[in-house]
Amino acid sequence: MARKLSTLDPQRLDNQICFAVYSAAHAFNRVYKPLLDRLGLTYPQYLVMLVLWERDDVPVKDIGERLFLDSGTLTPLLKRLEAAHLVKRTRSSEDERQVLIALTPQGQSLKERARSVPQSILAASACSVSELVAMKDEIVALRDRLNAVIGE
Amino acid sequence: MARKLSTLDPQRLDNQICFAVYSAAHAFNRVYKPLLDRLGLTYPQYLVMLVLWERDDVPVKDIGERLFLDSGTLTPLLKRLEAAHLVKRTRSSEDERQVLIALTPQGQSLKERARSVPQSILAASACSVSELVAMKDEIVALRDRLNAVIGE
DNA sequence: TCACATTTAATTGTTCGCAATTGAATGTAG
DNA sequence: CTACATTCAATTGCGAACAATTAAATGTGA
Repeated sequence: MARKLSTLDPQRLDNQICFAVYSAAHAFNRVYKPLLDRLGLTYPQYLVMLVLWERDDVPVKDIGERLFLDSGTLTPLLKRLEAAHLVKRTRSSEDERQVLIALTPQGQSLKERARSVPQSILAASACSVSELVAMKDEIVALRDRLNAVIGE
Repeated sequence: MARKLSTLDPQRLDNQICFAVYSAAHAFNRVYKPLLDRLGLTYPQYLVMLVLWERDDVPVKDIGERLFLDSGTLTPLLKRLEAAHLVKRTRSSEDERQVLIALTPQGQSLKERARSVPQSILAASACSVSELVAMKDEIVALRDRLNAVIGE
């Protein structure tokens, strides 16, 4: 019996989409790093700021649902953003279990300084916007199918 | 002047391919977790094993180039695989700077037990093989363009 | 009202991931 | 052969990421 051709071997690293996604995520991170360094943000912190620039004064849980992250990741991250004077953390008075995250004026104004980031990423992608949008939609659809499986 | 529609706003989270990739990587990780738990591996450890199952007795640097990881990540990870009796680390006698990573018999035989993993991932992806291969190729091409930019 | 479950953040401990540095081995130019 | 640079792995320090647990607040059923 002939051995499986390596280009079809499902156990081969280069045939696995998960490694493609994993390594692409790291490549994005490395492209973002010098851009975000100037803003004093890490990439996950930048994601949190993107969420807050869309809507402010939201509980930690909402940010977590948006980014698929839990309090174990977000609590220390938000404390660092607070230490950097970009957000304020306050217990909700209606529901004392919740901690509401609000932008400070510095946090608000950082949005302007971050405006050029997406274009830089687009340039580094060396790819048309329409192609990127199509890929993004496919990847999001795949992610959502995977997340559906996790919830059984 | 009209404000940009949010579906076109490049600063909007859901319009960013990097977040799609980032969140898909985490979704994959969560799907892999129960499968790899049974093998006693984390996902990055599984990637290292995939590399070693293809070719054995290679220096740390080769594994790093394959997975885009450096010694700061790999050294402790490989020590954990050694502690789990899956690999052996030995200084090369030809070049004493290199540490060669070889599979133990347990490390070799784990490949059989891991054979079903890719099918489980395929099932969770809820997607045809040809679609996945096409997506993988696109993502790899994007990753390689990003990595090309990093190297200036 | 009282007991119990649920929700929400925080905490603890382990593992990645990377920048920066170190130290030893090797390569190279003069 | 002697300086000097380069390569390679290890180390240190910091910031994610997540499982598991904790504690407080809230919701619910009897």
